[in-house]
Amino acid sequence: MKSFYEKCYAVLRKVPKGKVTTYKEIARALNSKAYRAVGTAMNKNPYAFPAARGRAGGDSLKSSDLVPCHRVINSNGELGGFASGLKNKIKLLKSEGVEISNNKIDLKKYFFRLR
DNA sequence: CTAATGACATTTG
DNA sequence: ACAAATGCCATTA
Repeated sequence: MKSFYEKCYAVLRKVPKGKVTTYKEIARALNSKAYRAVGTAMNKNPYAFPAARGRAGGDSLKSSDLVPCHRVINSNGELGGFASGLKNKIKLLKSEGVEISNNKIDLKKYFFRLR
């Protein structure tokens, strides 16, 4: 049986490059209100991007299995946190074309609606 | 089983 | 607008 965390990852994988979603939205997609637990899931994310972990390739995970945890932000448009450093999160997002102004993201432009 | 922990969200001062 | 307090849920010790 799939754990709650794995469900989070499954949903998050739908978010395309250049878009972002929120912890709350993921919880809602799972018909739940456990956005707090979603944050924990991202923190423990075993499928993190190699680039996000500050290391080049070398792992055996397929890109289709990777979870874009850097595309998850707070519901108010702020960045939230990141296991391997918030700065890395910013860098990844910008490299995907997401504009970040004043440590915030315009949800009207970049929010990807689930479900 | 009970208590503690977070990459959150909302309400209140 | 900002900071603190409260509520929240799955996971882990």
